[in-house]
Amino acid sequence: MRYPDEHKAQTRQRIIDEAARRFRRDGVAVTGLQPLMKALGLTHGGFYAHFASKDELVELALEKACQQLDANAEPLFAVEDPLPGFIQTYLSALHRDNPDAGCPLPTLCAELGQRGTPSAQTDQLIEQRTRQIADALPDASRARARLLLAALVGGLTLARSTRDPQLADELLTDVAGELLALTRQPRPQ
Amino acid sequence: MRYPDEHKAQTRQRIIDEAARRFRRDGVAVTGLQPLMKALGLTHGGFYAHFASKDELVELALEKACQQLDANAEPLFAVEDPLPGFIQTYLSALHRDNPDAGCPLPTLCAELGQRGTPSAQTDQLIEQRTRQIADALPDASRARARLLLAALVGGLTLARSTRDPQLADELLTDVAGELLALTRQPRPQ
DNA sequence: TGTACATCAGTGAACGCGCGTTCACTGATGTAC
DNA sequence: TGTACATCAGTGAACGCGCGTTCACTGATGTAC
Repeated sequence: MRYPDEHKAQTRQRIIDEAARRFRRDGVAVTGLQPLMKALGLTHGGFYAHFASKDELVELALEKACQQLDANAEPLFAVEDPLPGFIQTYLSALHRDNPDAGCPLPTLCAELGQRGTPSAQTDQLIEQRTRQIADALPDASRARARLLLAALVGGLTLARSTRDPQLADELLTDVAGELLALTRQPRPQ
Repeated sequence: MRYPDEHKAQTRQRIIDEAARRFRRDGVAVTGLQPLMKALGLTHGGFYAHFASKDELVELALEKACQQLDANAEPLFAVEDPLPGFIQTYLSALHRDNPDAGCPLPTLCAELGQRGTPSAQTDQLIEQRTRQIADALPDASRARARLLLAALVGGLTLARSTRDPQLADELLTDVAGELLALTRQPRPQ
C-alpha cells in the first residue's frame, strides 16, 4: 500500500515516541519491540525498515526524551528565581507517578550504567542539567548544582522504589524542603 | 552422591552470595540463573532444590546484601563524628567501580521500582539508612538525613552512568564536598 | 567385617515462551503511456 | 480518460537464542543387617 509522502517519517516518530515512554516506564531491557509495535497498530517485521537495531532506537528515544525536557524546561527557567519551582516540579507526586513522561535520569541511569556501553546521551543530559541548575544559582556554582542534581535524581528514584506510599510522599517533601532551604541560604566557603 | 551434612546449606549460601553480587552488578532482569549456577560449578537444574523461584532468590540476595552493609556499617559508625567518613566511602571511586559489593540502592532501586512488585527489602533499607545517617547528625533530623541519602544514591548512580571518566570523578568529589560542607554547617530553620 | 540398600544433592535433557532479527511477500497508490 | 506498471510501507512466518522452570535420573556415601 502506497502512503502519502510524510507517512513513513510520521510512523518513525510514533515508534520513537512510544519507545521513549516505555523505556522510561519499564526499562530498556524489559521493553520488547514486538509489544511496542503492536501497541502502535503495527507488526514487528516493519521495525527494521525504520531502524538498524534496538540499540539505535534506544539512542533516538533517549535523545527525544531529552528534547522534550528542554522544551518543558525553557519556560520554567524564564521565570525569575526559577529554582524553587523546578525543585518542586521535579520532586512532585506527578513526576513520581509518571516516569514515562519525566526525566530519563532516575529511570535509565542505573540500567545504562550497568550495560557495557552507556549512551553518550547520558553525559550530555547530566552536563546540560548541571548547567541549567548552576545558571539558576546565585553564585552559579557547578559543585552546588551537581549536589542538587544528585539529590533530585536520588530522591525521585527512592520515592519511586518504595512500596509504602507514605514513605514515598515523605521522601519527596523532605528532600524538596531541604533543597529549598539550601538554595535560600548563602553557600559557605 | 551423598554429601556432608552442611553441604547443601553451604551451596545455598554460595548461590545467594553470587546472586547478590550479580544482581547489583548487572541488574536482576539481565542476570540469568543458568550462567549464575555455571559460575559456581553447578548445573542449572539443581537451582529449584534450593529455591522456589528466581523471585525468592532476589528477595534473599537483597536481604544478604543489606546484612553485609550492616556488618560494614557497624564499625564505621562507632567512630566519633562518623558522617564524613561514611560520605567519602560511599562516594569513593572504589564504591563506584565495585557495584557488586556495594549499596544495593543505586543499582537496584530503579529496576525494582519499575517491576510491578518492588521488594519490601527496599523500604527497610531506606528506613535503616535514614536512621543511621540521622543518628550521626547533630540534630538527628530525618529530613536532613533523607536529603543526604538521596544525594548519595543519586550521586553514585550518576557517576556510574557516565562514560566520561573525568565527569564521573568530578561528580563524586563535588557531591561529597558539598555534603561535607553541609554537615559542618548548622542547619537553618 | 562385608554386603545390600536408602538417601538426596546435583545432573542434564526438555518444556514453552518471548526475545531481536531476517526476509519473501502483499497490495494500495502515484506515475507513465 | 483508461489501463499497466513500479513503488515501497507494512506483513507475518521463520531463524536461533537464552530465559525460567520441570523432571526422570545418577551415583557417592551413610546406614542396616
